[in-house]
Amino acid sequence: MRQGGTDAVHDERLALRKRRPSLVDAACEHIRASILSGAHWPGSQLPTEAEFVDVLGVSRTVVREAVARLAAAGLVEARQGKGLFVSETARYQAFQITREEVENLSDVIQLLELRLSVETEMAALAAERRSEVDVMSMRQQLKILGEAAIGLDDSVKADVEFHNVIARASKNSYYAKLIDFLGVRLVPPRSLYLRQGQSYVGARYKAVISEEHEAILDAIIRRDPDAARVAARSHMSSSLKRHRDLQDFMSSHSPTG
Amino acid sequence: MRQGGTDAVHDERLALRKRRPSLVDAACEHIRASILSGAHWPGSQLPTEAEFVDVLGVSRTVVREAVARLAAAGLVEARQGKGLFVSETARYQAFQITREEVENLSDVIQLLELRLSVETEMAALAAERRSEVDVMSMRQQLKILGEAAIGLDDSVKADVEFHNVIARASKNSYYAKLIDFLGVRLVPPRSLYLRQGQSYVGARYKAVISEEHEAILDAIIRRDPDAARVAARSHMSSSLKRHRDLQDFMSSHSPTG
DNA sequence: CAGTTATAAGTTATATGACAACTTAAATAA
DNA sequence: TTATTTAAGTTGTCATATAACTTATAACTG
Repeated sequence: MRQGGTDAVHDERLALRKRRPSLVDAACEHIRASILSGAHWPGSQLPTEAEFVDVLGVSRTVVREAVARLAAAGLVEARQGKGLFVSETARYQAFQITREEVENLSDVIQLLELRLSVETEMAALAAERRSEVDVMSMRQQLKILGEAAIGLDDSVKADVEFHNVIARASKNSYYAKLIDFLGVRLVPPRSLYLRQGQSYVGARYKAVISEEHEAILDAIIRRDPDAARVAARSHMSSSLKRHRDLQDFMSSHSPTG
Repeated sequence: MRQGGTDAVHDERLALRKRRPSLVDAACEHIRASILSGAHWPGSQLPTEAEFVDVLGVSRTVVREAVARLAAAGLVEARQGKGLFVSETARYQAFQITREEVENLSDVIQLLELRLSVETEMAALAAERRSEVDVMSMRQQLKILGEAAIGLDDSVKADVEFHNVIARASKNSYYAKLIDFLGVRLVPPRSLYLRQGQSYVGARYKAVISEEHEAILDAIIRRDPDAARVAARSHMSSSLKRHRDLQDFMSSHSPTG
């Protein structure tokens, strides 16, 4: 029947309500706790599925799904014919940022602070290591950004891509990964600009951004790490200031105080 | 029988060999691809388990485990009686670093480069925002580090904690989260020092590190962001240089070239 | 005896069928 | 109309069986 049909998003809030913990949740927690408690060190063998079935009093299906979850999280590793093992990377939890955090403007500012530090050094590395192709890609994105009739979506896209190219030019894959990671997290707040009556997306705003981008690109072309650092810091600082101003504006005009 | 027994870690390398993709892996990839391709937007309903069984030609067990993995990764959400949905947070993938990456020394250097950028700005923020309690905590860790009879493990622990305190003092939770995340990833290579006959863990090495730490702490106490930035950069640069030297040493002495 | 192969046991991987719990829509009753 | 019941669809859980893989040991071979 597929009751949801085309009206799948009929109630957003319902999706966020707390569900009572399932058996799989419980099994998951049991195994995770037994690992984090230190009873099993990385690389050591865990009890078998059958043993978990006995201890937890659930079916093998439940145990297997719990293991699937933990394996997906990189906490355990199942080896056919051998058994279940604590992953060597068990302590390597992911760097995660939840949706709730991002939707809070003050968190966005904190993220921008983090991004500032990353972008400055990344620009410096890019200045040292960039290739000619990298420079061409940067020029291309800035050209797109400079076009008069560009839409907001395309504008954001080109902006993000410009920074991605710098990340790649740094020849350090972790910068690229982190910037990509932080990038999608910083897209949502742009809707805030729109709510403010597009006061920030006017021509003057565009010109300022453009100048900042050009300064970064210039430094990278000249292979001048220090100048690139300064330019990138300046760019991110302005971005940060704009967000801070917005935060002040909203907190002084919001009905909730 | 539990063949592994107490000898669970008998062959490290075996764990790293590529396993042929299981049916669950395939199913996982299929569903993930269908989401990332844009066919299903966040909040929309996915095909049912039964449909996946038909399309993929596998049992429900496989589909369920694949779903369990994707759910653990936060990509999908199963609601009993309703169906399978693309999670609202689907686009919020985690920033992950795998073990294979970390075990490569050149990757460690790349990570240190990333960390350098984070630490410099974090130290500057800490200088601006630190409380008296923060300063006390930093002093305490440096005092531990200065003790003569300290073991290597405790030394690493205090070192990590010192940087954690700075992260907290920055009053930006994302710095703390990221440093914590990167921190555990940078511990493994210390074993490399030991293999090199402890040439780097001598008294002179300790004195240099100590001076660098003191410089950072001084700047933070004086609430001097620029000085903190310089000191932190200097500290991380030296660390980076030590790793680069080690890399050169190993590549010129390794039997594989 | 040394080295190889065969066998058996333990383990995970997969398949199948069944029932319970939950959700929705339609049918039914007041 | 409104409320209740019913039926169908879906995920959650259980149980059983078989295949594939790994290891230790027994059996075999030279």
